[in-house]
Amino acid sequence: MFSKSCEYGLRAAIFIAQQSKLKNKVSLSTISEEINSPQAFTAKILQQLTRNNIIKSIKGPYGGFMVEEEKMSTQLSEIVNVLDGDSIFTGCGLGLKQCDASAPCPLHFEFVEIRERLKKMLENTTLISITDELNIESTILKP
Amino acid sequence: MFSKSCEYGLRAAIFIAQQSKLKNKVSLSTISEEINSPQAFTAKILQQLTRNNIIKSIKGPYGGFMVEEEKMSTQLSEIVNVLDGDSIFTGCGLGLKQCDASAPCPLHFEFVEIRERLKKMLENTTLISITDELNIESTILKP
DNA sequence: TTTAAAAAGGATAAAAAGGTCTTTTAATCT
DNA sequence: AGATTAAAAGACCTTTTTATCCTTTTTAAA
Repeated sequence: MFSKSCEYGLRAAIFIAQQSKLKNKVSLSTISEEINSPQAFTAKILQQLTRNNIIKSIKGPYGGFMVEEEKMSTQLSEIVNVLDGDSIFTGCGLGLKQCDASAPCPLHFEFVEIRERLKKMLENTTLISITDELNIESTILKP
Repeated sequence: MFSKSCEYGLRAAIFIAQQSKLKNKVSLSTISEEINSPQAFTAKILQQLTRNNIIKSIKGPYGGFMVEEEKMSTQLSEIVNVLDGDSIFTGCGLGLKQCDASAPCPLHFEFVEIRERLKKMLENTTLISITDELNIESTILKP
């Protein structure tokens, strides 16, 4: 479904958001431990999220990563878009370049519904909505 | 969503089924032209489908590929399973190895619904059901 | 102002996915 | 039987994804 980068990126963003809510900055090493991801690779992904202004990074002692207040409303679909592009939301299930209602592949109409549902779900889920739930339910971020 | 192999494999299987309904066998070169896929790579995929007894191959002059009558009821989910495995139907959206109702990732419950819907759709769609529609509607198999 | 902590950036490596080419096997037709 | 046609099989190549390592830059604290 998603690339490894995207899976790690989503888990990292959720973890950082969770900690930011508690006013904590978190270091790369903490993040990769908590979400169980390869550290150096995770660093690259966090750089992408930082460049795209989804998370904030602070260098130096007592530095780390955080999600700023106003970025807590970031939709998960934005993170997916940054890391995997939008093909999951718009691409044809059978890989056709031109597939739409006027020239549909055999799966087109049913696929659109599933794609749309996934999209809606990831748009309706934000860092703040997830971290709110994380405290209530017993959800997890590592295997 | 699916790998290239799976996209080509689904398109190929649908095209072969379509032709089998008209009592035609089709050669590799015809298939790769009609579904617009790389020929040698498509050959590998067709081998997998043949080994898994989804399509039948016949060597020699007037040979080619076909879908036997009783295999026309093959579900698309079986083809996906052969070519991509079942992770799309069962895997966690965030890539966690152990993610279920008792220890869910933050997206688990909404993800399950989408996964299930995709699965049901691909189970309910068979080679025969698709080829029936292909004649009626103006669906396409190449870009 | 030196030290140390932490992210950024660049080069490189390993693994997987995507794709090609050549030889072998099987079927058909003179 | 021999020639020809077509898929099977296996070796090989290329690109992308996943991942690591090392150096540089930034910055807080002693």
